[in-house]
Amino acid sequence: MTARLTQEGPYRFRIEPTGEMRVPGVVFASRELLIEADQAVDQVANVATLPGVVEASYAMPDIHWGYGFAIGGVAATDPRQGGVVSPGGVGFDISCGVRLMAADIDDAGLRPVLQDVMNGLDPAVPRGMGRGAVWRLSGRQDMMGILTGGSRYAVERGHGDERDLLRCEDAGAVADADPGQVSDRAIERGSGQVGSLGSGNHFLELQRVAEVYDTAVAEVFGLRPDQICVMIHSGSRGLGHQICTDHVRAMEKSMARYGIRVPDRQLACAPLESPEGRSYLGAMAAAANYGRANRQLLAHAARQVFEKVAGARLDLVYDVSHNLAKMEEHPVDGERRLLCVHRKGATRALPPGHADLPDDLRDVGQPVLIPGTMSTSSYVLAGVPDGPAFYSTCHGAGRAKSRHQAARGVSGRELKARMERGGIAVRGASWRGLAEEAADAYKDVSAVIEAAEGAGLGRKIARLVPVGVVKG
DNA sequence: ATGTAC
Repeated sequence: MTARLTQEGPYRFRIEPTGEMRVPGVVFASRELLIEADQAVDQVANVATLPGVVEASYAMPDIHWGYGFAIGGVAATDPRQGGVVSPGGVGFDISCGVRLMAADIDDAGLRPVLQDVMNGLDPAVPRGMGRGAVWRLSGRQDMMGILTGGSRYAVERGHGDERDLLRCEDAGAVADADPGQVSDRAIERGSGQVGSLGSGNHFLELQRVAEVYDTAVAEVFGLRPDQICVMIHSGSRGLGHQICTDHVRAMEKSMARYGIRVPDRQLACAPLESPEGRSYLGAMAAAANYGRANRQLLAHAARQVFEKVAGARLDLVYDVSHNLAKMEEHPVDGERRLLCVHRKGATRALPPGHADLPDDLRDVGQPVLIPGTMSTSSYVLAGVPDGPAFYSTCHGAGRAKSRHQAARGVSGRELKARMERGGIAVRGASWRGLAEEAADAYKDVSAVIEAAEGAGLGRKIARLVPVGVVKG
């Protein structure tokens, strides 16, 4: 399927429904950001063919090609119209997301002890392919607690403070998790990885607040100029990956039985109201809780290093997933409907006044955490009223070069030396992994943010720059 | 993203 885009706003393009498409496609981006997104735009059109899809198949400004759905894709389905859930619309790294903590020291206070803090974090933050973990599970009971209780269970077991949970999406745990739908193999893969970064673009960074665009909202979030922050990007490791694999396979087998045909095999799906659909949703929610517990443990490990080495406290700003499907109420055709909103490489961005926000954030909107690259800015946005795309925005810079291309351009050793000359401390897991994550392998995150803000998907609150990178 | 294939 070749999709044709027509511009209908400064940062809004439309794909007219043709063929099997049930709704239009809508891509929020600038012309420049779309130049190399052809395959991903085809995927936006493919998603528009899914049974029960409502309103439009959306894409965020950092859109790029992914498994079935584009990364940066958002699509909602209605169970009352035979709507489906598709694991490809969540991604292999279920509940991958970002956590931001703010320190009670500023850049000048950190500099004298920066290397000591980095040397403390280096052994305290397990990372790299297949490696784990902060928490050695004592048995099946701990795993069940994590799968149903997420960050809440981690805090109950002493890995954090009760007040952390107020600043977690879903107060730290997704409801409706069904550990019974998680395979033994997934549990086995996940049991030695609770509290580990993983590899690829996952990281723990020390960052400095370089610019504040809205002082009042930043203050509510807990951010001020020159302050040191810790940002964590990680997900559900081998457990989420195995759950995705298991349920894609089951759905591939059941699709014919439900009379579902999709233009791409990777769009395997099942009706929300079917045993296969419900089974995936229960397992996915369990993986989401694992991902949140994982970030809670990493945060707590960083907190202990900061306290011991720098005498500094870390307060949670927010924790939000950018790979998840959630049942949410949204107005469609003037009627409030319960929809399954798939966000894959897209961040939920609740507007001011939303009932699901904690009391202290309700007047200002949800903090939206957008990591850039190891050498460029990250952003904190806030959700805005009337956000299109079911209150969603972008999730990062978006890859521009393949991993192979990136590693050909620079060696890991060269890149680390270059970053350290620029004042950024680096603790990697592998030289190859470092080279693959070079900033020039990504699009310009500032252009992505400009498009997101221009399209009305969120608004800028603060810009952060890297000071130290602990890389998976 | 991922014990980079079962």
